[in-house]
Amino acid sequence: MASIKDVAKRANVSTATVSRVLRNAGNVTEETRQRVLEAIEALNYQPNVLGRYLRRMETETVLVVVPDITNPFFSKVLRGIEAVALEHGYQVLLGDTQNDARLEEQYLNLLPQRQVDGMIFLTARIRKELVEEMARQFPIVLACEYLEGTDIPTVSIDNISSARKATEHLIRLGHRRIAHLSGPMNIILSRDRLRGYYQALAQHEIEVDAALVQEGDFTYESGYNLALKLLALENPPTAIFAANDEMAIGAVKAIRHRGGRVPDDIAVVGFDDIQMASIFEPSITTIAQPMFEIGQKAMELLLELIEGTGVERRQLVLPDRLVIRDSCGGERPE
Amino acid sequence: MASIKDVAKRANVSTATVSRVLRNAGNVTEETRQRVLEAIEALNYQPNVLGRYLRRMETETVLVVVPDITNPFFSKVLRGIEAVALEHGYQVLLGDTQNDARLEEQYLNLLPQRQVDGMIFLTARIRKELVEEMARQFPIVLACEYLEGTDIPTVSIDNISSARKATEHLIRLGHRRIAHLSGPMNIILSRDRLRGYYQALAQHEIEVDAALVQEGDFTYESGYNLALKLLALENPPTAIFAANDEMAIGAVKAIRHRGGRVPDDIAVVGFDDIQMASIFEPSITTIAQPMFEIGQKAMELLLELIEGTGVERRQLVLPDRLVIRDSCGGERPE
DNA sequence: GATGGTTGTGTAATCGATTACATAATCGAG
DNA sequence: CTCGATTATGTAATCGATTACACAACCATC
Repeated sequence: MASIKDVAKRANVSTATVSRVLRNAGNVTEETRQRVLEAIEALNYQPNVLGRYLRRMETETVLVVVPDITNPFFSKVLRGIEAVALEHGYQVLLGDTQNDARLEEQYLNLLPQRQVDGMIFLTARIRKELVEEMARQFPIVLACEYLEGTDIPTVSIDNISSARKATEHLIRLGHRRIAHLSGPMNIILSRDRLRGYYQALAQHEIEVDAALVQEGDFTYESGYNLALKLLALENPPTAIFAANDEMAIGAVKAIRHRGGRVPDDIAVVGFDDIQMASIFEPSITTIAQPMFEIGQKAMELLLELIEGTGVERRQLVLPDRLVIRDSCGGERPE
Repeated sequence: MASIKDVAKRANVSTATVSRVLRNAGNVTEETRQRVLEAIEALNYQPNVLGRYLRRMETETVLVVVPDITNPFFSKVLRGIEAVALEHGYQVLLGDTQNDARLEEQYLNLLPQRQVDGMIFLTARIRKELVEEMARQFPIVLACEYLEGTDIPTVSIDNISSARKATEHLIRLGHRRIAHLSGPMNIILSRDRLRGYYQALAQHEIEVDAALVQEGDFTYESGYNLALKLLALENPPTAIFAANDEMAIGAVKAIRHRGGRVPDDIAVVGFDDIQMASIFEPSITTIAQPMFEIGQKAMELLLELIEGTGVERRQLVLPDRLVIRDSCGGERPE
């Protein structure tokens, strides 16, 4: 493999000059520039980036830590990140934690090792202090999930208010026995969505029935199984608000398998607005998050941190939207 | 940030000794080892991997090039790759081409730049010569998609035979007017699946009707739109074989929107067996690929190439399976 | 034609770890 | 007790690019 020295020798210049040509840093005569370019061409030279990285101590690479790469929600956020990264010449590395907090911690270590210039976490399940300490020294942005009471830059929606909105919609349609399929309680998003659900019930003076709140793990299967549990209750719910679309679809399937109809017998509302929510029949009423935009904004914040512009650490809350489709039905008759 | 020199100074040893402790290379007294470890601890030292990379000229990182990260099929293959990579201490970097061949070409360049030790392509749409030349010098493995007439190591299923199997199933059920929604014709997988479809028709002496073959692009939307076109034919098909599940689901939706029933009026078969194929109603009859295993095998082949073991270049063909569900219906009456 | 500024190029240090080679210390066998 | 082998450690070169600094050549100005 040809190195910069070989190019320099062939073009009869110093390595410094070759480097200047490569980086388009000025002060090179057109004539020598041509000579160098010819040599590069002739040797089929490709700069070894490791040398550059070491010298400049930056890799122009960022890592995105995702709890579950198979979840289409995150793919969309990722697209937003990629778009901005590409535009600024950054590469995006992907870290899949498969919902394992220990892996999350391991990825964190790539920062002091200088493997990446910055990191975006789409999951935040490790000890707050750990992340905070790292964030003091290195560029870190949180998106979607967040940590309470930190000033780490964060991009998300207001999960409490959107969960309240979703629940209120069901109440408005005349439902009183509304169940909630939550996400895992160790995740703040799950707690927020649960809180929004409670707030809506309280505002309309509907008593909480603990049996109607079931903790899932955001998978289709958990939605299916928990819905079966709800259906087996003495006094089953007339509506289910699930903390994400996959669980909502699981719930619909469970209801059907028990001979029920959605929305006629039981109304269902989801969260996230993944593509399948609009394709599935009945189409799923849900909360739409601006996935692509969350990714974009997160990457923009990260770039500010890396490049040291924009001093203040910011926490962005993006608008969400209740998308009313078929699965929640219309106003209840009686 | 502390460097190896700082550690050496504090522990009163040379950098060589520190390095030996770090890499667990023998020949260090337990006593000095302890002293070094204490110094590392005290300084909160993390080795800067860029130095190591440059010196050793390897990054223990592989890149996986994916045509579309939002496609759940690839996420599963990726999981298989990750599993094997992790086990062998390799990191996995992800490159999303968004179906753009130019991006694919750009990623290829990371190899001579020494950014990664090897690459797995889940897409192969650039000029064959380009890939072949690179594959002669660097570790490259193809998976899912492949290139005709090369000896680059490849992992895939036999797309021709599986497409034939799917089509034959429809014929066996009594269908004669069978349409095919293909993928883009510049992709070999699409051509293979189309060929399998033709083979099945030929074997049963069914005449090909060009109007029944429509070229899509693997998206839900294209499946939907092309199915509408098929339905508008004077003599519409009684069955549709789609080259992937997302198009199959799109076709089902289109049929329904036109008032038709699946499978009663029109039978539908997909390809890939993504999760939604079993969840969607009607559940989709499809070809199941061993996605996780494809990933595993591809990464294993890549490791062999990187580590120079296993000289012969191998092309693996993994078994697939026809999964019969509801969307194809039973035997036709008349 | 001396002076100062600009421009183009080269020399060599540098980034941080690894490692070939040298050397010192220790041990065991005879 | 000596010699050779083994073990522990240090010295310094090395990976490939970038860049601070030096310097030469050239130009414009008065």
